[in-house]
Amino acid sequence: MQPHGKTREILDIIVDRFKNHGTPPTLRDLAKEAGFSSTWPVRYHLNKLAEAGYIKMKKNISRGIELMDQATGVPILGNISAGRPIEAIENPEGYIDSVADYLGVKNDSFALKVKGDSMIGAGIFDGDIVFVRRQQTADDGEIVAAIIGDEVTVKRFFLTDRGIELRAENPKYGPIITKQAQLLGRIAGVVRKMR
Amino acid sequence: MQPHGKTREILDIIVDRFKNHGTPPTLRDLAKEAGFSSTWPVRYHLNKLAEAGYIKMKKNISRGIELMDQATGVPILGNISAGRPIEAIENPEGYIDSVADYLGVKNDSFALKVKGDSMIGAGIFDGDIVFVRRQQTADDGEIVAAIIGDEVTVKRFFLTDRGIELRAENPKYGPIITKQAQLLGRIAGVVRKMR
DNA sequence: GACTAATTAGCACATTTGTGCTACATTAAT
DNA sequence: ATTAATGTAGCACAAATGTGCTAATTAGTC
Repeated sequence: MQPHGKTREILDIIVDRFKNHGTPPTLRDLAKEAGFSSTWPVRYHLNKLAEAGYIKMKKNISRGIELMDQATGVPILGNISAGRPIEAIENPEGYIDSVADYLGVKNDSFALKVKGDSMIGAGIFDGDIVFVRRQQTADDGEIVAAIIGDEVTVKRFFLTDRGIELRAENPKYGPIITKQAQLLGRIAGVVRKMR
Repeated sequence: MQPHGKTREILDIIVDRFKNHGTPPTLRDLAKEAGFSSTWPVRYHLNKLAEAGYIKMKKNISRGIELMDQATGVPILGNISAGRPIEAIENPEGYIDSVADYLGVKNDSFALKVKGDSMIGAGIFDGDIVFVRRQQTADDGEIVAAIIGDEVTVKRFFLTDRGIELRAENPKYGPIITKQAQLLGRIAGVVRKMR
């Protein structure tokens, strides 16, 4: 069940602190921000949040609040039937928050802002953000990021006897065959912000 | 400059704690995990991390470590010229970590796992995750999620005199015109994990 | 209106935890 | 080899902080 009133207010304060990568609040911080003159009410509501599965409390540890995915992430829903409104969905398939975590890329990866329409056939549009997992090699057919000459391009990778072939996914553009390409890595995923 | 050795090790410990939505470490936690028998070395390395812009230290506050985007997010790069290897990029356009933050969706939004190929023309493929910003209305041409009958579909929205028209972006499928559709919201963005 | 459950106030206490300071060890440079 | 810079150890202290308990207040129910 969704928290209400002061309980909700306290949860919001906590989530806010975590989202800004800041230090979690102390009981006294929460009391102050929520307008209590004692830490009891805070602990009272924290217990409710813990019972509802939104947080976990660590005993005898300062700022010992742990946020559950339920509180921070966006729920991923599978099938919804018309009878049940969205509000009633209790068992989402999971939660998504960090892109890097979802895509399974490590610390040393990076993202590129795509320019141009050469990969629209693969569902990669102008302005999309592609995530690159660094690697020196690639398998045939994988989408990769590579440096050709002075610019970075995203293309589909193939190895031929004449060198590396980089194919666009748009009939407007022909393939590039070169031995000079420097492979940056393979595309692990895409994020697009609509309009 | 990238941190090395013990400094790097300490940063990794901190990032790990934050990524798991857990409580940030105390100086003594860090000393223990990094293998120090005193908090001095820890403070020594934390200062270096702070000078390098990876963290911020709050004075007189327990667990007062704040992580900068540089430490947690994936850098978004724009143009890279061949002369400079990726490692040397110092000024990325920004950092991306939380999808919801990047897309600008609030707490009450949700995500749907797309099934089918009816929107491939809009770059939305089978298995993609679409983020839905809840709203009861939509503008002509916006991509929306709606409930028709017993299932949820993602389509492009148009308002006609015969009711709501939901168009697929795939010549295989015709438009749906109905007065019974329940609009869930508009699609704020897409995330795709490759292969 | 009476009664019960839910919520908030107030406060003392023991740990936890950041801070300050001095001394020791290790590495790098000359 | 000497010297300086870098990195560690140890410890005392004051403040920050979770915990326990009792009483007062408010909201909900019959």
